[in-house]
Amino acid sequence: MGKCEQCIVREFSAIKALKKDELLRIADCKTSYTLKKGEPIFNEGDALNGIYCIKDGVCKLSKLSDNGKDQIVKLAKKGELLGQRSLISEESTNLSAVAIEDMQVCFIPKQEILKFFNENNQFSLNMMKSVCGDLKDADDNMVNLAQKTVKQRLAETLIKLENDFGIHEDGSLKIQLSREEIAGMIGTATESCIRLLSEFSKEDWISLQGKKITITNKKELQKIV
Amino acid sequence: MGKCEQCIVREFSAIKALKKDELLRIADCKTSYTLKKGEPIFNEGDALNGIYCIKDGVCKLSKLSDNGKDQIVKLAKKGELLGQRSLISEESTNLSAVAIEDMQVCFIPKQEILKFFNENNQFSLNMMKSVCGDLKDADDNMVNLAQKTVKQRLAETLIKLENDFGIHEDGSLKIQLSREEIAGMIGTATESCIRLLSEFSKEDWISLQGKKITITNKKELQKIV
DNA sequence: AGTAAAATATGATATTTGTCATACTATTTG
DNA sequence: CAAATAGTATGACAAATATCATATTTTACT
Repeated sequence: MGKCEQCIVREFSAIKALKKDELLRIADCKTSYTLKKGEPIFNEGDALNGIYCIKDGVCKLSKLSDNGKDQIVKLAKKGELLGQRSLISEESTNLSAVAIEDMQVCFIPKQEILKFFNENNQFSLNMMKSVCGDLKDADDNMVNLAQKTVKQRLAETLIKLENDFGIHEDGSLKIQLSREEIAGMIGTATESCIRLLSEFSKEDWISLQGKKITITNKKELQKIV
Repeated sequence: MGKCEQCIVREFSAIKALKKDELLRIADCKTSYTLKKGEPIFNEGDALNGIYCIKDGVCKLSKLSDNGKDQIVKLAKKGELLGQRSLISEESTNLSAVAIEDMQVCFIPKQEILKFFNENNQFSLNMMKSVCGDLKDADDNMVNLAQKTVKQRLAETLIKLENDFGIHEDGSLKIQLSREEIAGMIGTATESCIRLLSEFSKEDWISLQGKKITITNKKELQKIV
């Protein structure tokens, strides 16, 4: 069983407020999972009984719409926590979490987290900040979905993916998404998304090879946003 | 200077966790304001130095898009708090708050709230729950904006307005919004919004008299959502 | 009350986006 | 390795929505 002291999640999440003895308690009660790309961590409507720490990999948080399409609300990467909102609100989760890369996650039971809320004020504050960050992103996203064209949203999303996940040595985005997933992020039909990617490619703003996407002219992309 | 003990905000917000002596401290440092319809409480980008309690009235929280249109992210009514996210994130506010009815609000300075975070755990928890509630609403809104038609969003919004704000004796919605504001909520052009309201009216699902809207056939409205 | 300004309404039209059909390509599986 | 399946691509068309123009109504203001 891994110790939590050196875990990457400690660097980036609310967990960083926990002291040595508190970390030991987590290490003692946590469960570790390995997930393959495509596997779910939890599904919309599940009653989670704790939170998940992402030790490695990326997952999509999405919500199924009545029209059968999956809207991606957020991508979560290593260092982040999942299920905070449900835990705090004491509700079933409103989102599904599915691995889009192989992942390693740890599950920490609810009771343990609730104890920290009572003992460690900085932990509570950090958790609040994280939820507030999500709220701000969600508000921004709402405005984009409501007021921008699909083309603008696609350009913006590509730039954001580069910023959030970085690029390989050859310049291509480190994160790989299917066309359907990209469409699910920007809120459009898969065909429309493919069409616009082709268009961007023809304009030489991006280059496409399979799922690999490389931004070749960021300035032009930024101009249309 | 009013006492906070009997204030309506105490019933509905995180404030309810505060004890008598804590309430007295708030009563001592708070500032009360009266606002007329149309007046701003704060603007996007302002560095708030505390939170606002809505004692009476309703305001819209909105964000200006690059295309010049104002997207309404949320309506806040009496009993609710404003500015929690900015306070917790220690950031300028990302939203504007403008009264859409005459309002009474109280301002409580930051330092006081931060003290409560340290002293009163239930207060922190309540505040977290409130932000989590906003996050859930924002996620739901995102999916609607991305995946539903304008017609569906309008129908859903009308029903939500009835549920959240109630109706007068004559059946009309208690909350009055301009066509432009309704358009700003559902994320569409004002003309499209007007056109659809006319259409709903011709179908006898709603009746319109000036800004007054009455839902006359909720079932049919619900059917298209 | 009377005028100016703002909000609402509606038509005509252009643009954006979705849907359906089909072909092509890559990936998985037996 | 071949066949099946899933993912990607593109065209043709339909539907939804925005934009621009203009008329009408309501509201605000001295």
